[in-house]
Amino acid sequence: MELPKIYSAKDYEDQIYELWEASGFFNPDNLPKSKKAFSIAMPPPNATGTLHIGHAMMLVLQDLMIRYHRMKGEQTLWLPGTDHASIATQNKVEKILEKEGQTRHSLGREAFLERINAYVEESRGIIRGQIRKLGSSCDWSRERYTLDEGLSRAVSEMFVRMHQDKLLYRDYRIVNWCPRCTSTLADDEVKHREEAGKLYFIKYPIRGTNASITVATTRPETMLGDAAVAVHPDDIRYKEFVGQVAVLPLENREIPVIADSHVEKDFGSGALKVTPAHDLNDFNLGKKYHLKTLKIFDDSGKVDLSELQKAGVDISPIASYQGMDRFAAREVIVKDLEKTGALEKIEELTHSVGICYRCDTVIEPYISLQWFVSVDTKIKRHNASLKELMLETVESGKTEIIPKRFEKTYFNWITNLRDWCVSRQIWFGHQLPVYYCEKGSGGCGETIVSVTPPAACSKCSNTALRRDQDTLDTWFSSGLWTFSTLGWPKTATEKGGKIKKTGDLLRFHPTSVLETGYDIIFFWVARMILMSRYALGEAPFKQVYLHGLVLDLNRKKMSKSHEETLIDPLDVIPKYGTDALRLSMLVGVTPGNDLLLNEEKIASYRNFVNKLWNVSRFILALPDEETSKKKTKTLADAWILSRLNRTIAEVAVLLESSRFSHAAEELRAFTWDDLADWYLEIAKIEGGKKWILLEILEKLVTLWHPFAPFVTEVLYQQIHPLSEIKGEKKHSPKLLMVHEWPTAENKGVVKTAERDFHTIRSLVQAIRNARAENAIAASQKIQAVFFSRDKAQLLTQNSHLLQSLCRLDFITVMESGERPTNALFLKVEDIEVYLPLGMLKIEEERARLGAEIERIRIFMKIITTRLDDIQFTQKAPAHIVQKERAKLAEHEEHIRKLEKQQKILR
RNA sequence: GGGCAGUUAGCUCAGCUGGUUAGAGCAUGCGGUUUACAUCCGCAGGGUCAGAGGUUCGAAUCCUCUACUGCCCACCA
Repeated sequence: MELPKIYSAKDYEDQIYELWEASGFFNPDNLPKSKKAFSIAMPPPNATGTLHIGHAMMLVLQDLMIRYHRMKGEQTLWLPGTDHASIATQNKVEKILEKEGQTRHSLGREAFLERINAYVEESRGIIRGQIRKLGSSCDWSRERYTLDEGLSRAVSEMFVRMHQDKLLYRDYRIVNWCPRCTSTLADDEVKHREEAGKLYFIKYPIRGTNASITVATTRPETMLGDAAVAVHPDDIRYKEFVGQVAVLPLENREIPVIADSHVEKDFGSGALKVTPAHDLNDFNLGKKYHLKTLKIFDDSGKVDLSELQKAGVDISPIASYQGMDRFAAREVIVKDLEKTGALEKIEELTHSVGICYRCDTVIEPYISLQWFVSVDTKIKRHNASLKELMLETVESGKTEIIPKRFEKTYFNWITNLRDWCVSRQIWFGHQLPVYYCEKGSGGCGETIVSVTPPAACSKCSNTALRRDQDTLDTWFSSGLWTFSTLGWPKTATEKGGKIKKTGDLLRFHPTSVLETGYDIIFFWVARMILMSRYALGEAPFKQVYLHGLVLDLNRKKMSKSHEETLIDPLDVIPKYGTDALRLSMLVGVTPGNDLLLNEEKIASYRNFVNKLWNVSRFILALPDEETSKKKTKTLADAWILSRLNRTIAEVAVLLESSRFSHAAEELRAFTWDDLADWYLEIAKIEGGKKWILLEILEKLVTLWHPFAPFVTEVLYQQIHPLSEIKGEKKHSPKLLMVHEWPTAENKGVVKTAERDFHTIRSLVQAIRNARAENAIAASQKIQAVFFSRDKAQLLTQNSHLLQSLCRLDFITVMESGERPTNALFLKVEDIEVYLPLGMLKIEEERARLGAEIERIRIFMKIITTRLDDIQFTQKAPAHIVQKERAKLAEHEEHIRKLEKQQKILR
């Protein structure tokens, strides 16, 4: 049972995980019964491939919470799964197809979906393995996938219910169109990027005059679809043109000049070209002034004049642009305008451009018929709109966001929220449960929304129904995640307006915590609150714990595009161990703040894990001793037990308040500073401590387990058989992961022991310091004389420690008497220490004492001025004043001793 | 344009409701094989807490302003 000198994580981890998984304790059904439940719905990783460092971050934090609560004896569920991630996954597979010279269209919808499913199946397998690698103790028996049968059913059900409640509607609106994905995007799926662009000034002649209005635009190509020129009503430059007709250059089409206060006089030329089909503002103007909405691009962003033609426009002057990409068209059109003299000038400007969050393509605003979720419609059942429900959930504290400042961000976003476009022109995902009875094919024009495909139209009995080809926004299904995974809608029945939950939904919903990155608060957190409040009337989670981004050395988000600084969890795990990686992501991290990660940091926690390993190794290798020969406790024993109890109590407080990093720091300080550096050294001196050390060790590995599960479980397996030798027949489970969480003993913290030990410790440190400063070789033993009236007994009782830890060969403890005349002088608390060094240089020592006196005088001065201030003595609380007085007295005493020592030196 | 954070030792960060001479880890320097660990041990150096003003007996901590950095949101073409 000899343990190796160095802990080699990779030799144990896989085996330990198997042990855990086989135990069945990941599943709450196998845990001891308890009234208290704790649950987390794991944010499902995208089914697009592999886990990155961001996933590691969430897994590590969640596993910490889960393990802690499980050890506290709660019914603990961590439900894992994967998200089909419609656009992201479809894009990924399309890229693979591209390499094979194929497109989704060349394959056809069905073959394409088969291809994606095969890909997803493979990547889900990889992801499962990777989640295990991090030690995640999630319940695999409850694993879900957003596109599996139950969840798909939940999605359709939700869609139908929302439609019944008139929260879903279909309309022509300006949407964010990604010409590369050939799909719409929700508002929050559009990123904005500052770009250097150009502002083109184009002259639009006024019919029947020699005058013209100059409009300014960044997108001159959209002029093909212009429907008006707009100016501000108060703009004296253009007042005379309002109501007249302008002639569109190149096309020679006539459009009205209108006045609207929306136009800003000071921007550009003060005149605006209005393109209702390709800009939201222009669309609104178009509605207001009944302008034509002329769409000029097809779904891949190429010029398409067919709609103009349908609208009766003579397209012959502009026919050459047909089929051009929008950016190519821009260049050609600018050139043509230049040729005809319509281009007045070009100005440089930086402006923000909307881009697709999945593929970085510039978004084309575009009129389109889509499905929307209304966020402002009052829902009868709730007597509130979705927006109001979302606000109320956080305002009322039904859901608490950690850190709190993100609540403001949340409120701000919700307040400005507009209707949510949920239909996507993507093949992969949940197809809309919508069926059209089309007039063109003999139907009545009815739209049927139904969970199961209807056989015939409910109105006209037409059987030739067409299902909507669109799929749903991926966030629609992930919005249901906390409850669709718990069996909804089957596990919730509604009676008389009240919802009755059963099964897992009753046990685990609302979930306890949602742990995720702050970058996903709008996409996901808000949508989950929306869905859960709507469907169940309750919050999806009681707490949201937000972590930050993982950044590299250059403070950039760690990603594949920065290969040099990338840390792949799967690369570092074999090298440093999962526990080291986990600790490096847990310690020194505050909620909501980004984390700077590099290999050095991981290496330092690898060192710590090894320290813990060696502490255990030392303890386990101590010779066995009989219980009956338990010695009476020494000061050091009382101190370390007191520190242990204090640590247990503090860690509990910190974990309960989600200050995980602080908890780990406390534990680290106890483990390394107190236990390893002091107590173990003392154990070597005092001996006979196996019994007490084993008790400490068992609690220690228990406390560390949620942070570093692997090494602690390995160590626990080593302690366990030994703990039985001591003859106590305590029922103890075989796995640390379900070991009872330690609680602080009532009388565990002994202040006198801590204070006395602190005195000894300070003495040792002062003497060590003196030795180092006077270059006394470590091997050289010296003498020491201690004078103390109050602590003489303490010093005598612990002289063995002083002797050994300071390398002293002879100790004298006196209450009073003649002070040595040729000795180095130190003062610790009220203890005088004299180190008679044969070769003491008297003048140098006298100078050192003088410098010391000066140093203390400075502090005294500060205190005296403070105490001389009547304001202070009158207004400050008595105990503070008292403290200052005591301090002053101590300084005075110290100086007296130093001066005395100066005199007697010879 | 609006909002939110941050600015503390060379680096990364703690510092809860204001109260000793502001802390930790890493890095640095010096000294160490003391039968757990050199992935280690001992000791040390290093900070006008971004700047200015205010509140207070007392401010890294509370308030105001300024500067710089980062992030989020936004339909100025």
